[in-house]
Amino acid sequence: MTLTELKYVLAVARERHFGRAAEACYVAQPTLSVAIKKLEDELGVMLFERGGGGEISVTPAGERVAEQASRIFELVDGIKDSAAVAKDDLSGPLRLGVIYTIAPYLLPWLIPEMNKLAPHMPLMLEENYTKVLTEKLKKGEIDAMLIATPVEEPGLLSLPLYDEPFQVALPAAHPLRKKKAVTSADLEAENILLLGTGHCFRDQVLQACPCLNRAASGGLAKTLESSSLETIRHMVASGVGVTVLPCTATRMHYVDDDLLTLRPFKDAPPSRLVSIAWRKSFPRPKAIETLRQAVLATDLGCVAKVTPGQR
Amino acid sequence: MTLTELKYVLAVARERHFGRAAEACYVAQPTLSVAIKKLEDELGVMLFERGGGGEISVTPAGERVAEQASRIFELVDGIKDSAAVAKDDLSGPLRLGVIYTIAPYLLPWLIPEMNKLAPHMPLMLEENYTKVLTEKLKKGEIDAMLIATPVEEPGLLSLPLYDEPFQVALPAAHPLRKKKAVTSADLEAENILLLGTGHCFRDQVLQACPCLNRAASGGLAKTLESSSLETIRHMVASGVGVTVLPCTATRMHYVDDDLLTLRPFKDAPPSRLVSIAWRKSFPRPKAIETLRQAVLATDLGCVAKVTPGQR
DNA sequence: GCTATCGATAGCATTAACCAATCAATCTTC
DNA sequence: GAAGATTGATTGGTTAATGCTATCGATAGC
Repeated sequence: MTLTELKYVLAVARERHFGRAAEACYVAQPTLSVAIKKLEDELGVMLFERGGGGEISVTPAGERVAEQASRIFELVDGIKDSAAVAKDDLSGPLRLGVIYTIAPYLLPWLIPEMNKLAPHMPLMLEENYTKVLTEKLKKGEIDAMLIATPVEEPGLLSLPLYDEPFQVALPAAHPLRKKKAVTSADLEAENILLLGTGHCFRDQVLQACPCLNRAASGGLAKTLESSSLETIRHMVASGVGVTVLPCTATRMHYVDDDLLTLRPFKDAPPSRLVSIAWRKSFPRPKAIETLRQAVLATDLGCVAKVTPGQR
Repeated sequence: MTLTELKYVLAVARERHFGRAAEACYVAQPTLSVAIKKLEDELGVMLFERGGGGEISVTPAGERVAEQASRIFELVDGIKDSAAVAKDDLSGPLRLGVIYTIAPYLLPWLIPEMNKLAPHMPLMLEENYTKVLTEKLKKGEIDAMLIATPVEEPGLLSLPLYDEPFQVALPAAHPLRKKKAVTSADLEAENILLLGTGHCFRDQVLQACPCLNRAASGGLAKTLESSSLETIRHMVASGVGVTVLPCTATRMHYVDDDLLTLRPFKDAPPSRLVSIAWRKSFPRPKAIETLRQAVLATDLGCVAKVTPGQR
């Protein structure tokens, strides 16, 4: 049984005339006769009664076949329609993973931008660790992710988006406030608040300031397992210690302004490179590109955006 | 788009593996790859995401296509099933036309016989004149008919079933009752009751007894337009006149036995040949044959059945 | 770095689908 | 009733499609 044969059956049932049906199908009459006969042989039933006279009539079996055939073609059209919709890379949800230390500072700007650039592509967001997101991306459980470490996984591609310098956050009355810029060494004696293990930002801070690493092993730096940068920031504001924040985490907060002082690093400030990553085989390249454009269109203030030319 | 392609899509969606899907479809793997690619090109959408690793995943578009495809195959199976049922000539209703002067005397026996021989083929009956039934048969509004005149229409076939002699019906106290058999001439002086024009039996009686024909034109024979043999029989029983009946109309009536006397014709009695007719193109030969067998299996008493050998 | 696995590609053989021409049966018309 | 017109079935040959074998490129795991 073939869709073509069913199409011919519908035409003959409609026209009640092999010649006209053939014309309607843009084929020659023998083609139609043979096709109908083939289907009749396969089903073992006569579908049409060829009377000698002008008109042919449809047998009850033919009626039923024609009825089901028309329902089949409704579904076929449904397939074509839904394919036409899905054709657009920017339609249908995009599952986006974002690491904990980016999400709260980027998404409030990114989401309106995406609504503007791709209004028919809702974002299904997930916040998690780099490692977890990478696994989910490889398994196809998410479609793209925003992370801050180089991606070197087989089957994955990535593009850098922006380079984000780190800053030091001090309580309002801290001695270091007197300096316009601090160095890694300045922090050695301080009580440093760090994210728990698993957060890549923790590792990046420790790598940028080796002295902290020593402090951490010596028990001076206070690690807050599974906590968030926001929690740490509030603790700094309350005077518990100092910390290092990515610059996007230092904007948009007004309540702390009186209690929190920010200072840049002196000379070659440490930074992290935020990238977007996706499966090489992901079939919606425009969705990725649009997401990238949306991030770059976002006003992130202190960051150094990677423009397309720098790719 | 092809049913084969959709079958392949379903297999890949189910197995999530081109090789296994090809095996399940009894084709080689390249066949499947090419077919899927062809459908993807036609729809303009990727249906599957071929990751480098072992498993492939189904895109949202692929999910929808697979879902609709499985519904399509349900309908295809439905076509095959209903065709398998319709394959049996003896299933589904048979539209049977019977002339007025046969129906009441044959159907009470024929219907139980048909219920026995073809329990899944209900009879949709219509009583009408030979002419009307012939037209309806040619137009396909009925499938077969039982008539008493030779069928010589293009596109129609017929077979004789039985030869039915005529008998004379007399009121209980009629003088002709004394004779064991009557002749056509005996009826010349009688008040003859005849069916109205249009009934073939009227014409057959007039042809068998030319003297009646003369009487009819002379006003002696009483024509009862559009009436029935039953009405005429009751009038004979009440003494209005005499009539000629086909022998099947003279059985099974007990109420009239005291009031009605039947006499056969003497020498070469007139008769009518009852036949079954159908369209040459009617696609259920077994239905016709079964109907013929059912008529022949009926106990019609006085008739001379035409056995298959006499065809 | 080597091997195994998976899907894509190329080349070739087979099948089918299709058309033009013709045929057989029937209906219509003169 | 014979000639012409109409209709679906049949035939022969061409083209497109489908399928298979062999091979390739990419990837993952040892």
